[in-house]
Amino acid sequence: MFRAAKQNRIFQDVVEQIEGAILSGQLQAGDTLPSERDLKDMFQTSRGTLREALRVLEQKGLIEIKLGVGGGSVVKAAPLEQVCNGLDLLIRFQKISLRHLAEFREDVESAVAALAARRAASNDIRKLEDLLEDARGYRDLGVDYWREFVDVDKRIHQALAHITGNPMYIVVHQAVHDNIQRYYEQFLPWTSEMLQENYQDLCDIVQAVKEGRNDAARVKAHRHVQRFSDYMGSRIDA
Amino acid sequence: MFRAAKQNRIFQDVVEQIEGAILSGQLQAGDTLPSERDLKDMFQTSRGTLREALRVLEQKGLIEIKLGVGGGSVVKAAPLEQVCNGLDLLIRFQKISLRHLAEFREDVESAVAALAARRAASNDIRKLEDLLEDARGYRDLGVDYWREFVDVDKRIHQALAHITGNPMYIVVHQAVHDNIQRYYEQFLPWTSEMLQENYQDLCDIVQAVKEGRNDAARVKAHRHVQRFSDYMGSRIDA
DNA sequence: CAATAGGAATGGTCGAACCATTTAACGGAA
DNA sequence: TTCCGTTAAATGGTTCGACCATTCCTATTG
Repeated sequence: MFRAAKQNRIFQDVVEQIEGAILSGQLQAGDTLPSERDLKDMFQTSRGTLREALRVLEQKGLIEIKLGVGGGSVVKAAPLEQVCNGLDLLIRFQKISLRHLAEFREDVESAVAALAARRAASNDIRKLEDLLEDARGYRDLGVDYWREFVDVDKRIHQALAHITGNPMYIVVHQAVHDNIQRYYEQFLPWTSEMLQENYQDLCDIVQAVKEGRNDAARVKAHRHVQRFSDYMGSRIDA
Repeated sequence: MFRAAKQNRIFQDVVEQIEGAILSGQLQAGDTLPSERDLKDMFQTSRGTLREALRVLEQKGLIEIKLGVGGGSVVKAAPLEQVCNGLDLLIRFQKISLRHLAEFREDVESAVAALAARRAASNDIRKLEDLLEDARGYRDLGVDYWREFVDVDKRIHQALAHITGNPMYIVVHQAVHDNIQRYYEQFLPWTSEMLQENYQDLCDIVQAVKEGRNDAARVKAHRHVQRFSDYMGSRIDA
């Protein structure tokens, strides 16, 4: 299955061979690679070098390593999360400010809502309405449940991203959301008025999506996100 | 500087400590980490384990490893490449199609153009017009210079992203552009008509930016990118 | 039959040694 | 003095062998 490893950096060669086997379909998601001790014989390399290769593949999100007998390297389904992790690292590394992040998010959410309005199927609409009902429940329970409300809010936005059918939006949306969420609890003392406003926003967005009015969905989503930005912008300057 | 390593997976702990030192600014871009043999003493671990940690950091794009005396692990500027690599992997994994990427790019470029139109200063405009002049030169030279034309096209879009002043757009724009560029040469036999059309598009965009007409810039940029998508969409189905 | 103890497979870690590459220092020749 | 080739040291890359920790399977025992 594998040829002997040759190159300047041997572990790199091993990485490329296994990665190639995965991408070409010779190895499929769920398959388990041979044990480290067997692999080192196949590649005619040392166990240490082989482990460095496995570490790279693990970091790339292509395999998952399990302990114990029957364990080993299992091929993973899809490294969607790696793009997310990369973006996350980039955001934290470059110290992207909340203002910049929020501005970017406005555009992403707008685009997502508009696309979702074009593509939502009937079961998508049903799911959105279910989530909306959850949101209404937490709104009625009052400001003490703002955490739960925010969680439903997140799930609605995630659902919209999935409805686009475009993984790019899913991944970027999630990375931006995860990073912006760190600021929420820090800067947002929620009030019941805010809960009400946001619930109304969500209703408007879902309604626009339901009716396939993509421009309306875009505008509503933009204003919805901008509301958050304004709340936070009034508290910080960064 | 570093505490002793403890955890289930020691190399993971090492990764987190070094990553933390980089993200917190204790280690800055260009700094060189101690040698593997020194680091293994600091972390009180073995060299093999330490090397697995370095491999992960290298794969994350946080460090670069150089050989020979005076070599070692150098902290890198910005781990953009991890996002690019992740996207690349996702594309080859066929989790993201060219169509998805192009669709996403349309929205990014639109948002960038609109923001640039709001924020462009006079020297920004001057730079855009200089680039436009270069583009005109290559257009006049004819279809043989389509490569150079595409390069100027890229620089114009990059300039617009920089004008937004928001690093998120710069980074996301570049990641998307780098990955979509590989398809250009594969699927686009350029004609002089296309050169002319695209040059006109660029003129329109810059003109709209110059006049601060953000909605016009958005529409023009969207159509500009969509033209590419259509060209390619007529050739492939993926 | 069930609970438990033991063994085997597997990933995780360690240490010492050697190889390959690169830089810098040294020294001889022009 | 200057230049070039040799040499030595530092550093990452690789190898081997050993042992530990976790997990699952099996056999033993009540």
